[in-house]
Amino acid sequence: MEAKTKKIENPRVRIAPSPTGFLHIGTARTALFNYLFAKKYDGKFILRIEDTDKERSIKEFEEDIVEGLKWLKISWDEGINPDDTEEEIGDYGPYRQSQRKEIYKKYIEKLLKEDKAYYCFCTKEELEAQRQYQLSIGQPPKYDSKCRDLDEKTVKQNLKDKKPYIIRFKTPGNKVVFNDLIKGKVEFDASLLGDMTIAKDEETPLYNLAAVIDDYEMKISHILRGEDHLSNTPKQILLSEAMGLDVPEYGHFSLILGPDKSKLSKRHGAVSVNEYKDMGYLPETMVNFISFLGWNPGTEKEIYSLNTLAKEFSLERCQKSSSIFNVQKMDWLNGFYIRNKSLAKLTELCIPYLVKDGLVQPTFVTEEHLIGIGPVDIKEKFIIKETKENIEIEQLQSIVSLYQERLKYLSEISELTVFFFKKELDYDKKLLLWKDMQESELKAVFEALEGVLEPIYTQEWVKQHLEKVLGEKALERGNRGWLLWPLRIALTGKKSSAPPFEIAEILGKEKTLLRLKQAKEKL
RNA sequence: GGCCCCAUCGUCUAGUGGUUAGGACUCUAGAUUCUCAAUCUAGCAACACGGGUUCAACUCCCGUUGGGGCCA
Repeated sequence: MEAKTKKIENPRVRIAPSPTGFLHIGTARTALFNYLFAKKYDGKFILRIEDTDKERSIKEFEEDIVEGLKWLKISWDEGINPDDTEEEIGDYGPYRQSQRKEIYKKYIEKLLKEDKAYYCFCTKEELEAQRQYQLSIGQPPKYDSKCRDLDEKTVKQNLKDKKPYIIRFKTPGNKVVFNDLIKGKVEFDASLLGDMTIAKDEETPLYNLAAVIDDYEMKISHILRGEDHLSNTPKQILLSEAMGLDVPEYGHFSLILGPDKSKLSKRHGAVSVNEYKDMGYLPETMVNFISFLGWNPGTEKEIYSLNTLAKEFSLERCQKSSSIFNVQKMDWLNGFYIRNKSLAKLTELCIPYLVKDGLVQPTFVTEEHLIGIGPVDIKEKFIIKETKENIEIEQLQSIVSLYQERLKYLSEISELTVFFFKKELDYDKKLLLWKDMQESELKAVFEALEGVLEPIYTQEWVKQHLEKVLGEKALERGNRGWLLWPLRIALTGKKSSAPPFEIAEILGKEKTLLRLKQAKEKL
């Protein structure tokens, strides 16, 4: 059966995360796709918080979700307010389920009055015994509808006696067929469902009912969510129909799996967006990478910004099969975006990491810097923590520039550039040896280096000149490494780094010669 | 266990009956080079299996297998 190509106009879509965990990669992708869909068809994207589970819903998680979405620049048109969490945006609120009891009440009472739902007084033990029995005779566990036809008197008496109850839906036993926007025609046999539980009491609906009511009340036209909700769909359609509500369109994205092919979860490592943020992935990377998990434009173009994505996104090009979250490609993408940043911007992004790792310090230490990675005011002055020297933003920029093409994530900046911020370097003197060079040869090498560098005027202390004179000297022996390798080790203490000329330029004549002296003292 | 979804290189994927099965990441080799990157070039690598349908199946149908999800 072909998917009907209905014209999509001003759709209203939503994501409805539960604040029971950090913003998950999968949730972020669902949010992204919904956002893109709304943008593309000139619709609205709504953020609703499903916090009916009081025990597990935590304010911090809600804040994490908001923070993550804001970082990714996935903005919403209606929902909870991203800045002031008390106030909400839009006319269909409240946007937290915990505040919508009055709304639910109307629907639940109506369902009961119309005899489409009923009170069930079966105890947990009875239900469990029933389940075990059904399983034992090889049948799928399903409620036997025992309380479905209790007479009114008994119900009233039970309620009066405060007998614990739950509200069940008189599930119609028909086939439910719907046309999934991504999967195509999907069929379920509702007679297998049994009378499902829909509410704890008259004002607290369970997940499926609450979602149906909210989606209707918020005029959601397209429900685009993860495949893990596919089997909730027939239940929700049945509930919509029973309440006489319009049934929205449904579309289910395939899931994102971990490398072991199970649903992506904590045991696969970082799964929260903000963890990746802290590691130093750029939001551009995340958006671009996540969008290609389960979608692609059908061309060979792979670099996409949020805006270009919004132009080209379509449900038809969404993948039916699930995809594995593999960081390798994301690392490459991140490197790509880092290389394409302006130096000023990149430096601004790197500074918080240098601060956090204790290499530099803003002269006015703000609380946020002390906690971790906070925003950095670029006009701020910095000092090198160990030496207390001032360091200008321009100097930080030249340091960052050396590593711009070597950086995979921002958090690597400190490790790569520590040697700029230290009085003395700690390394094994054997590292100074170039290939099969003997330790006894090193003294002469350092004398040669000093011989070349000492006479250079400070005005001439620029990388071009340094490269010229050092290069000439180095050519005295076949391979330039005999001179340049020990120089780099002396300056950085590392076996891999940016070219020594560039490092020497930033370090300045005085410090460069000091490092050579310190290296010599090691011998 | 029941129901549902899915199946192209290791990974992300292009492909809609006739292609040398294309691209990207990873990996390997080479160029560059004092190192590491970056960059460029080349290479390795896939249609799960079995039946149909058809002149022709990666592509359509059925089954098997495998993976995943949901329910409890």
